Amino acid sequence: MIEELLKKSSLKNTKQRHIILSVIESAKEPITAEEIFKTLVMDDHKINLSTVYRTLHVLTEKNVLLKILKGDGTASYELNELSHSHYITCSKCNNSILIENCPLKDLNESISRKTGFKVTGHSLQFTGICAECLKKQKNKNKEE
Amino acid sequence: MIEELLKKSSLKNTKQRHIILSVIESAKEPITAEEIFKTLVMDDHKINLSTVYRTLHVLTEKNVLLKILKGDGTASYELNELSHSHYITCSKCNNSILIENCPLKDLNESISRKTGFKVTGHSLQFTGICAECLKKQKNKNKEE
DNA sequence: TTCGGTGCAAAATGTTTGCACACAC
DNA sequence: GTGTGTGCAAACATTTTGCACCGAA
Repeated sequence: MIEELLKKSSLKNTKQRHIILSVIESAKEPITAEEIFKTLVMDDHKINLSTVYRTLHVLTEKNVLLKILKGDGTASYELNELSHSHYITCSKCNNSILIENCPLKDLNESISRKTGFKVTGHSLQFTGICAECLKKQKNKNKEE
Repeated sequence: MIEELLKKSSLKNTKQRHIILSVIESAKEPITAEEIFKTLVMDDHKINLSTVYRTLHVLTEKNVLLKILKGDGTASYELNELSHSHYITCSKCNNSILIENCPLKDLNESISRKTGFKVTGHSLQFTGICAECLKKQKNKNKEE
């Protein structure tokens, strides 16, 4: 399975790439380079952080992975599958929760037509204020 | 106008904030901290880069600005107005072009209902392969 | 055997922070 | 006058790069 992904992308099937991909695959959410690296260390795999970054970079370029940008500008990665979800992040406390179902399915063709790009994925985050911070804000207003 | 924005957000109306906001306002596209800073230098305004970052940060927190993340993880900012657009970035060459009209209007209420968040904005980028890189890719395949 | 991949260390990039001073309210 | 905002320099986090060696094809 992972071998096929690599072959399809004309990348060499190295032990490091295999392990990194399997970590991403078994993560339930988009995962950062640092998180992948920590997982590797925990599992006693001695793979350099640069290798993690380089692997993420080529695999994103080959569209095997999708790069997901969090609100703070750091990148997470997930397998580029058809069905996926998005997150909403609180601009006060940075807490973020999952939004199920992607609202953008069936949009690729029209974007393709407009831009000339072959659309291979997208990254979407919502920003808002979470229920808890809204409550705090209201209480604060009352005090004044 | 700018004074009102600041007052509304209970921020002090300083010369620096005024100038920074006017730069963002007159930019036709989302603009990065560095680009704002360069514009300031060109116009002989001696405002520190830290001040630019701090201003962008508070104004985003107050939802006066929207933070837009480019494919490389750097942030651009634009006024949080009702109508806005998004970008598609090429995963090969990082070239990015504008997609007019936001496909997510009218989605806020349903997300609010599901998550309890007050939705204040979103960040969306598409990824793909641009026309030029697609062409290169095809030529390369022919050679082989 | 060859060329792409990796480890290591060092640099580059983008952004944040502590502190003293300045200025809006 | 008070407290928020700013400039400066230094720190920080994340990501990238040059180089020598390694290993998959």
